Amino acid sequence: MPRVVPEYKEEAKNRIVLAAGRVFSEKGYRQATMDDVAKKVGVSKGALYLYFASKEELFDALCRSEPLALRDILFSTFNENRNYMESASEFFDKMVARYGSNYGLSFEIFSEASRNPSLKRSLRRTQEEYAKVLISFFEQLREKGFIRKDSDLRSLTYASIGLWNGIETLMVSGLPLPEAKDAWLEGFKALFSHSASEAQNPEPVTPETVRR
Amino acid sequence: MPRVVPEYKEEAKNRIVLAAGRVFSEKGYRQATMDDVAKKVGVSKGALYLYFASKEELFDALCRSEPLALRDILFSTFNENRNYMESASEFFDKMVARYGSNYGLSFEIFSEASRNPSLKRSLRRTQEEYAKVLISFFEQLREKGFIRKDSDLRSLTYASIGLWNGIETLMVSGLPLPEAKDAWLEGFKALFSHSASEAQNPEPVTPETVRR
Amino acid sequence: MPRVVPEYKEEAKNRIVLAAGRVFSEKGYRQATMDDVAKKVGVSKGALYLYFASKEELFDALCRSEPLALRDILFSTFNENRNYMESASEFFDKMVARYGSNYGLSFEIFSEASRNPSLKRSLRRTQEEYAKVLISFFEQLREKGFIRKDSDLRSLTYASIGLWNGIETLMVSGLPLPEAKDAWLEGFKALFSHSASEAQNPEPVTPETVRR
Amino acid sequence: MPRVVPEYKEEAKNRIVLAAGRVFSEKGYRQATMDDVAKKVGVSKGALYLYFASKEELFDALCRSEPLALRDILFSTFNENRNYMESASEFFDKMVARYGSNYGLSFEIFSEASRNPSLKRSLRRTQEEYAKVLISFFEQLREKGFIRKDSDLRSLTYASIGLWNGIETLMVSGLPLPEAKDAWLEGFKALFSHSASEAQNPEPVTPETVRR
DNA sequence: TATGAATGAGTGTTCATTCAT
DNA sequence: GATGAATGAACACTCATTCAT
Repeated sequence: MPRVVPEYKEEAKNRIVLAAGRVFSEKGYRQATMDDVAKKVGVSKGALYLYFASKEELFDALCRSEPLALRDILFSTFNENRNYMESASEFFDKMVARYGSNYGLSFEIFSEASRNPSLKRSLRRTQEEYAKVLISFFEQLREKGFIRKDSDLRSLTYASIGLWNGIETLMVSGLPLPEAKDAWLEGFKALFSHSASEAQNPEPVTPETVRR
Repeated sequence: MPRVVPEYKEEAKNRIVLAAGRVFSEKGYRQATMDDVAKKVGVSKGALYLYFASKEELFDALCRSEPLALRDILFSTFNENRNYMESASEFFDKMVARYGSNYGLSFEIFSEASRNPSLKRSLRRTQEEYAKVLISFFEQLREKGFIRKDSDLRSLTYASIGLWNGIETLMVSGLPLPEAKDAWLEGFKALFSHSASEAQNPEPVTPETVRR
Repeated sequence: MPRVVPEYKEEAKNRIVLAAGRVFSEKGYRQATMDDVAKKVGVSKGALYLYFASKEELFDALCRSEPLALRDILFSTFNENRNYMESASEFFDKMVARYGSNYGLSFEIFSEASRNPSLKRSLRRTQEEYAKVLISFFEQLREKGFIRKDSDLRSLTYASIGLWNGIETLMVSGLPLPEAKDAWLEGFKALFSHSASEAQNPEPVTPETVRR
Repeated sequence: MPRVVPEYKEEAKNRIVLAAGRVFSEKGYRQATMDDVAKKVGVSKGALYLYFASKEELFDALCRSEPLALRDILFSTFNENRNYMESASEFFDKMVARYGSNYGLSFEIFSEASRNPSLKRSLRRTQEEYAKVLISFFEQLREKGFIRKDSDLRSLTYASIGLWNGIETLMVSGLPLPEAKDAWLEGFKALFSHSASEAQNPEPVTPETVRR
């Protein structure tokens, strides 16, 4: 019978982390109070401490769980056998749908990471995972001849992850969505087509084609 | 009658902003205390309030002054008549020299901006300035035939600013410097050479050539 | 589910207001610290903020509760069928017993009221209540012929309230108690007997008869 | 030549005390800052300390100077050979003209006095002076037969001082001016006519005759 | 498990006072 | 005399954390 308990506990933790994600995103990690989180979850402040020893531990859990959603989106857009510019466009749309204009949390996290080695490591691991997904996607492209054989896929992958993060910084600074999308698509296209001069893009894809 | 002239006040503000930049970068804006800043400046806490009405106002001043350094670097690397990959490489090196691994402040700022419309506007203005510098640089390149006439220079410019910011996110997540530089160079090259298939790069520039 | 029931909260507030009354009276509202109050209650400073959002709110609550005691005394001395000079004398004694020489709080309140319209209104309401009690008392006297039919009872009532407050100002300025009592009795007697020349005071009451 | 200096100093002190009176009255002694006072005087904060060793000393000086104005009014209204109800009425009008609705300062002073024995003594002395003025005025009345020979003039005098102070408390609590004046006149009349049943008031004076 | 009252260290801010100029 | 920059001791208020129930 102690079997159900841990499951319950896990489920409770999840609900808390979810709520924390929303609260921290709205108010910022340091400004948000445990009370805010408790209220969002619908429990008492004390209850939070049954599941997380401290605010920081809750934040850590959040940092570890947050990327999961992103990974799902990555998987579902960059793993299919389709035009990569469509993938990029869809990725943008999905991310915007998922996070709205709430990019604050990412920067909250980066900001903390700059002073928290353990968080930094965790972030690094996560990015490595993202990189893996993308690299295998790009390898398929390369095999199909859309990317030059001698491309430095790893660097390009980091560059594209960086590009995405950077597009977020532009949006959080108020760059209008359409311009942000253009920059993302134009940048992404450049990253993967520049060495593809000999390869035939099955169809000429331009940011214009996929712009929403 | 002020004996010490108004310039003194400006100078004092500058010293405070400078110290605040270091303190906020080390500890984070919210965790850093006014006492920390005061100690770094070498004055009493009360003195800070002679120059800034609140911690937030000090932070705002910092946010407005911080980009100046970056603009200097931008100007001095992207305005000369030289190979743009060298510019990119030099830019990377200068930024690393300037900020070390202290990117926390950027994210602190982005994070606050996501909840502070006024700060957001200020950031936007700044980025527009950066964009101007870069666009005029890229226009020169285009005139020389290194970039295709029909390129969307504005989007490419945003993408490159975004790329840089994104590279910072990778570094703050622990990506080793050399890999970060590769990603930056590879990405930057891609952004501006992809449509230049017909144009002859005077010399084949690869990340390897300029990597430190 | 609150285990301790809401009454507890009310009770706690009362204890705090009571302590605040003593502390503010001793040190003055502005000089007294929340810590002083907390110590007097025997709780931590933070606890105070569970019940009152601010020092000012606590002061307001005090201002609203303070008159209650006075009303009790008014009721119990001025509502019975007895010689009004005895009532006045008893009132004086009860007030002195209740407030000792701690009249500071009244002036604290008046002082704040002069700059706080809401407090002013609240004070006004309270005084109107006092006036009601007194007027109905005096009406009885009038019916019995101790006060002339054409007296302006309302003005006399205000005057007597004013007289009492004024006697407090004399005491706080160091007028010895017996002299203060004489002034109060002499004044009070004058207020209500001056037009009673034809009416027979059942017994000649002089300040001397009732002076303690 | 050092003769002019002390005069100048005295004059400077006066200007400061005057400004302090206005500032303390508006904001309250404890809330007003030395900067507020300095600004009102038109000098620097530091200059204040050339004339007063501390804020408290400035307040003390104010407390000692403040009553002077009142004494002038007392003298000019209660020393002439005229109907005393007219004096009372004129006194009211002059006080209102002089202090407007700014009674805050009185209560500020009483409030401080309750905790400051030295201030208390000073207040006491002042009131004794007032009492002297009034008593001699009333003695004249008595000699003319308007007040009974056996009246306790001293108590009546205290009562009338108290009555006035009390009327101020009513006004600061928002009692409308006309009602306050009625209460004052009605009360004052009562104080001095009640024992005058045999004496002929030269003319029947009622609050109505002199009410504005 | 869950609650929420209580704690107390900590923080931004104010301001009387000082003092070099 | 006069200035105003600087000080530093307070103080109101907050909030992560604890714990009796």
